[in-house]
Amino acid sequence: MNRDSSLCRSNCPINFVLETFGDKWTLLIVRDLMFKGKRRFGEFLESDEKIATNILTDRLKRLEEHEIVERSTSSETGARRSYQLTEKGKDLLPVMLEITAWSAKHDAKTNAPDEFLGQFAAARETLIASLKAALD
Amino acid sequence: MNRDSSLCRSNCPINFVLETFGDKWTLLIVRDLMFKGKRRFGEFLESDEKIATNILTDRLKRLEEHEIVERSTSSETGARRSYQLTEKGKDLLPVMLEITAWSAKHDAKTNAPDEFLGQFAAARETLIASLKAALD
DNA sequence: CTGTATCCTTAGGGATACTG
DNA sequence: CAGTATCCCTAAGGATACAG
Repeated sequence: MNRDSSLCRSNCPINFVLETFGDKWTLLIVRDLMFKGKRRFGEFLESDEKIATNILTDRLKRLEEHEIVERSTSSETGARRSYQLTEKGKDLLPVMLEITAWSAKHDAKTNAPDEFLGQFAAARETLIASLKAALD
Repeated sequence: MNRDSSLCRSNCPINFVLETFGDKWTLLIVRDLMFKGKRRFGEFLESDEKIATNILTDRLKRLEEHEIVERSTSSETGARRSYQLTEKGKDLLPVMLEITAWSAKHDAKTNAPDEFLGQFAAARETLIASLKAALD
């Protein structure tokens, strides 16, 4: 295991994501876009966590600035605006899946993984085991 | 791709991790424990991000309550306290690696992945590609 | 419906002094 | 060295009213 500072120096990748996602709301919007097929302002408001309108506006704007989310300009769905993940945003899928897997393993209240996650989990298990062993 | 609410309901796994890691500091402590071999209070203070002592105390306490970090009671290193990851904490490794991989890909300032990450990246590439395709 | 704007409250967090 | 304890300030966030 690499324990010198080559992985995380002043430009630390962990710190980098915290600058964008280090709050209680941003990742929930990514979740809604990625797993719940939500696209419009009102749909995000309906989520269980009950985000406020001003916070939602702010986070959508930040996500757009970071090029993780983009707003559709030409909308065929009745001149309503809609949001979607960019490629950079879709690249968060592995992160989201690993977070989900970790919660599924360690939180009793979290739902058991569905077939999709289960299929993913089986495939990654062997890979992770050897890496984790290096931490000891 | 599963887009109904079976993956994330009121007990959403994404929301679950946000309750613990949804701030600017907590994940940096995990990083220091996991990748930098840091163990003691003073070592965490030395990191580039310059966490304040009261914040560090608070976050270490929270991480201990969540059983992600444990304090060594019997210390052979001169009666000094030290912190280490529990198994639950070590299980965060895949999450940390995916975060690092995402930053490495999308942040110009982030250092290129080292051999360890590179070896990991190669193995996971095929797996991720098919999953990501399902998002389209 | 999709936001903006405003007000107000609370939590997060920096600085610093101090203690075992 | 390893924290505690305060003070104070700012940012985050909830509620609500309102506008295009």
